[in-house]
Amino acid sequence: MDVIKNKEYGLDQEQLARFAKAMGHPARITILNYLASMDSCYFGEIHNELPIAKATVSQHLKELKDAGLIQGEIETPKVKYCINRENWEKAQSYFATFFADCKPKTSCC
Amino acid sequence: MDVIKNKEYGLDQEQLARFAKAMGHPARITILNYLASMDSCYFGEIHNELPIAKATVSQHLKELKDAGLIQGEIETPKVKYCINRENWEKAQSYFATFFADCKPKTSCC
DNA sequence: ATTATTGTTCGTAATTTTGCGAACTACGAA
DNA sequence: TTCGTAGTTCGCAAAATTACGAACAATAAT
Repeated sequence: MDVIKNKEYGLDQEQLARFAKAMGHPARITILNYLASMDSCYFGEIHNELPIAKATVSQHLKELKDAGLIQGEIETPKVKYCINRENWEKAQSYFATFFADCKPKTSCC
Repeated sequence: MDVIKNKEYGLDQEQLARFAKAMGHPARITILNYLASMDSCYFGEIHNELPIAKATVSQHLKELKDAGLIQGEIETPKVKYCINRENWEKAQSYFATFFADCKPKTSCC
């Protein structure tokens, strides 16, 4: 009988990859660093930190929001962005576990 | 005098983004998990874990190698891949620092 | 010499990402 | 009402990513 190979990836792997992918651009890392450490987090301030057009900044923010790492709220006429604490901690835990699970002493390396 | 805005991203941000980008695909996370925890790490074994063609596996391995997270050595007629321990720890430290630097209590969120 | 095994590389296609300017929305002020 | 401010969305282009099969290279076995 043929071995039926699971053609999917695990949910944890998908989730970790999703977080990693969102962090996979220097502009988005810069945004996250900024939001993680600054008092002010309006779109304009973020835009000022970055060497790219506002349309592009908006896109990057959207990707971070879609990945769950940040959230935004309208504070007319501005838009305030923040770290999504819950998912931030989830991401932190995913990465920590990922790196902790490396047991190179017992492996082939 | 005009304020000259730095049009580049920081080296740390570039490096972290590079690591994150390399981890930004479930196949590559699966590969890293596998290499991090298994005794065997030949190409064929890796390929067996994944639902994709060998050419694609080879490409993913190349990306991980380019990012510095793994290394490969020929063990004719097979190819053995391993975690690059040095850079793995570097990545671990980058991610840990990144997440640790979030101080949401004092920020706008 | 031919064949089989193990991976890599090539060529190609489809999709996604990145980036920009222009147009647009929403709101408050003049 | 018209204008200015703050961002988002649209439309587009260029580049990168993902994926595959076919062809290739390198070695070992027959």
